[in-house]
Amino acid sequence: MKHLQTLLLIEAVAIAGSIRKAAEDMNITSSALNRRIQGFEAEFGAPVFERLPRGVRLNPAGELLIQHIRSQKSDLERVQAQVADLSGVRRGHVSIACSQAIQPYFMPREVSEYRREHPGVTFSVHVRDRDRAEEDLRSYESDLALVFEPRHSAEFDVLISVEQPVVAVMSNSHPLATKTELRLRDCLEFPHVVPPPAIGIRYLLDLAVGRMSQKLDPTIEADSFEFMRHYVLNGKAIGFQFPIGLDTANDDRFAFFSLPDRDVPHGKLSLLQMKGRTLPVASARFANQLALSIADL
Amino acid sequence: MKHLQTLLLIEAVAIAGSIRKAAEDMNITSSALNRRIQGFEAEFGAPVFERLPRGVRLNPAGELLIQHIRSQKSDLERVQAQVADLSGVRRGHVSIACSQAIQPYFMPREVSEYRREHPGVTFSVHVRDRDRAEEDLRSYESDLALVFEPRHSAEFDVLISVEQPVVAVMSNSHPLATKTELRLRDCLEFPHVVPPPAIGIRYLLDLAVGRMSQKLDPTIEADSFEFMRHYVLNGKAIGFQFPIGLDTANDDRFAFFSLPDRDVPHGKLSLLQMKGRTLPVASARFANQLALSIADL
DNA sequence: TCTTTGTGCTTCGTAATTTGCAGCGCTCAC
DNA sequence: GTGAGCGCTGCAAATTACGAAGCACAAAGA
Repeated sequence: MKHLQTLLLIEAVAIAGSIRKAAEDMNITSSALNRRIQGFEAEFGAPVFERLPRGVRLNPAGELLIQHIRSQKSDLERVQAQVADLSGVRRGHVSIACSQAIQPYFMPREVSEYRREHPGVTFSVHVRDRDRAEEDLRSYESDLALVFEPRHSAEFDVLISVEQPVVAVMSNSHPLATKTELRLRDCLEFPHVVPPPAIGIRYLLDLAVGRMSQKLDPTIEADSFEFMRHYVLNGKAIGFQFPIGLDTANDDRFAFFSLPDRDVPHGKLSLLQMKGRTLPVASARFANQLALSIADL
Repeated sequence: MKHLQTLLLIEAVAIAGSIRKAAEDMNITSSALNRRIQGFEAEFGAPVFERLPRGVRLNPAGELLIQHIRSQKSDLERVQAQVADLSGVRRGHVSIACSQAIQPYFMPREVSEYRREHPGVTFSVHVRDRDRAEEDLRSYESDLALVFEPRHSAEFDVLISVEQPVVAVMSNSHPLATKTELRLRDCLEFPHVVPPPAIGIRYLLDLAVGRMSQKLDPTIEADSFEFMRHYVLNGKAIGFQFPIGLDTANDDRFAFFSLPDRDVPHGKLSLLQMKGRTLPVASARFANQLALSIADL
């Protein structure tokens, strides 16, 4: 789209941090780019970049502008997709950021169910911790985010939100595996493997131990639930995960215990989008499907 | 803003209904305009206008596009205003559409209260019936709409909404003026002056008489409440208005009777904005002030 | 029925704009 | 103190957009 050219160039400069670098990226000369930016700043009425000795950086006005640029870019894409849609073709692309727990079972199932109805639609699925997921929404890199315990939910539209308990995961040969009910303090007696603080489940665990005499003493801090699951099979360690990331019904190598809400607060699984944004058709439809599935959890 | 030029031209064509007329409006030749449109359609990937024997008209794709154009335009203005704001100047413009009842007392008071704090802010206040007010929001002609009984409130963000009873207005020398309570059927015994169907209060009256044996038999249909107020002073006629449009406490030439909800359903006074739109700073602040005042009604 | 008017679209020479090249002055790292 | 990297600017070349005129067509009017 030609009329967006200048705006795209500005975004490129913002990313590259230097006019010359951005010029190279965009295959024009730095002089041309430089003058376009100066021209734009003139008619915009205010400088957009701070000039530093080693390059440029967005000033506060530029931060506002870049947000506008990204929203316009994505809205134009939405319009084009919608136009393509009404001329008959069911194409489109869905871009979603989600927690690790969503990856093994839930998301693959949802994507294939959706693609059964709409084979022309393509997907980008990004694993992101909750902060990165929100960042993705802000920069329009993802249309949707499905995460536990979103930090700034007021900044986004929450399409749906459900609670899930934290589940303790251990080998079925574990000494505790025969119990009928499990408390958090029982788990802390054994070596435990927990994710780093950026991950929602760790946040909940930290909240929980904060009001206990015992302390979290992680044998292993691992940011892969996959790793955790396999690790607990080989010893007495205990891991933690949400039900949506487990196959509690069918995987009998493990013992699973939902921890009561009074021990560890339940996690809020929320489907978010950028506040007030009109999503592309494909993403909006997929969001609807997700909302229905999540409500059934 | 140069990069919007093509989009503005498209909007002008959509309004003028003909390329040549729009060209004249925008002070360029029709050939230039024609080529720009063709160029845009080519890179957009689909035609935007239907070619008719006597001109052009937006096709469905064009309708989507024009919406995008208007939102883009207004969002850019918002960004520019916000930038001006953070460089120290408190300028801005608020554009609001509202029902007639809002004009005499409420809106003037609110505007002057706001301008006491922000003298740099200018206002456009448009009197609109509820349909035209919604149309104004859609076309980004107004930032806000304050109307009774909005028709399609699902299409908009409702910032606040309160109920107001319908008030019967008559001269203080009217035979009914001495009563302590008034029912709708009492009013219908006398000549009544009501607004045309496009106005919210008429809609409520029509609803009310629909479930009665008596019928609405308007002596006078007038779209000016101002007219109505003065008319009822000179005879036995009865008019209807919302409290917000009256000075019930101080104007003793009249007798006022709130009609009970079971007779005439209360009207919902709602403050609306375009769904998901980020308002310019000035409008957003004014909306906040309005919401507070309305909540106190 | 024939003319008139108004439409979108095209061609072509020209005017306006944008680009690339080269070079300036500057700051920071080594 | 020197070189690399930065933003910025003059100037000529290249690209792009423009205006004037004219074509084909369709609807309205005489």
